[in-house]
Amino acid sequence: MSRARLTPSSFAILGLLTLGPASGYELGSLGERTVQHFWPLTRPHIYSELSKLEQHGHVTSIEVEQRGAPDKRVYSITERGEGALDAWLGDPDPDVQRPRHPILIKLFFADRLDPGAVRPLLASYRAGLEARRSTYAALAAGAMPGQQWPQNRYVRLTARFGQRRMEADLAWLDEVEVMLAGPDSGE
Amino acid sequence: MSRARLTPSSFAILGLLTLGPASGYELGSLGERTVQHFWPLTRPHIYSELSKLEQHGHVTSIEVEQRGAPDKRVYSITERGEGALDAWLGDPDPDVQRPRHPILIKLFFADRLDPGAVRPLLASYRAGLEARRSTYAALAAGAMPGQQWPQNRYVRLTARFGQRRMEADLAWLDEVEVMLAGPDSGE
DNA sequence: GTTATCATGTAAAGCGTTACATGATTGT
DNA sequence: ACAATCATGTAACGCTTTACATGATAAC
Repeated sequence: MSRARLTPSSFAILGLLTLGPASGYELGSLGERTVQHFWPLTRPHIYSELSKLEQHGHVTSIEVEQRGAPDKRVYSITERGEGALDAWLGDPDPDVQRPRHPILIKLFFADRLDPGAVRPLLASYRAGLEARRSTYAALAAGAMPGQQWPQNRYVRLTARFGQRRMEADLAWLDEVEVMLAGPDSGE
Repeated sequence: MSRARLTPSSFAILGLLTLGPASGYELGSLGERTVQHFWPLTRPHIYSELSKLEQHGHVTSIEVEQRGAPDKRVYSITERGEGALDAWLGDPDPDVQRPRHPILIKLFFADRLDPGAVRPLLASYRAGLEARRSTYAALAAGAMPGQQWPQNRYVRLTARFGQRRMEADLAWLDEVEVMLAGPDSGE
């Protein structure tokens, strides 16, 4: 069972494990501080991935007793795991992520709505975009308290990605509001 | 069973059904011509959604006999379905889509790679971006052969979204290549 | 005539999320 | 004392995808 191939989530976890052994819970915290903005990992998901990775020999684990906290199972990446990770990292496969934009579904069918109902929709969307833009801008500027990650260059790159995306979306929103204010020029 | 709430996919299908009754297969074709670029739907997914929607009373279906093709089950949206759709369309809920960018995972851990291995990764990514940019640009320009959709205004809006996203990603890629050519200024 | 494509759908499996459980430590 | 949070994880569920099945036209 669990013959499935490794997913990007698997590799994100393997990548985090290259920083050192960790329990599932610790990986959850580490993920929040690192890959959260471009690959969110929930803890239940991490646990199931770790089981799968262990079955495949990409990680090993030991039970560690603790006092004052429940015992924990600490996972380490194996040589096999490192090999799989590096192969994936260097593979320029398409890795096509399906675009999923609920807001565009709403807009696509927006003619069903009262004309006045579109505005609050866009306003709420805009507020979210601006909030995330601020977050990314702060990240890109290096304001990352408690950041232990040695390769700050890559942290900045990923933050700049989010920042540019938010700016593009906001520019698009401006355009949308202009278009919706004008007449429908569709045939 | 199937107590689950409706998902954006459910509403995408309900939206398509407002254009007229259709079978699961026909919805698949219609979806490819309309919502594909911002909410891909696979046919098996459509069938399971239709079952769920029917159990909830959002659609009804009739069996239609055919000659020269297998019989088909044709679904129609109900008043209840239209009500649910309109409520969702007008709801400015967060609808937070988790960001999922495999390329950023790869970049985040790119220090594990040979320095020369990053270039082909980015080149391949760039090629995909440019291809999709062309597609979106053509869509936004109105070059949509056989497009039956009456609200071309919204088609253009969603196409412009994709176009701006691709442009932002390409600009970011330019920046990445400049940064990677320079020295690592991280601490 | 064989091959491909159309039109219709089902079955199986897995990825990922929401909800639940449990004991220790810390805050008020 | 009581509540909140920490640290650890499990269970159940459902969305979504990949693979499979089937007969009828259309193409070469």
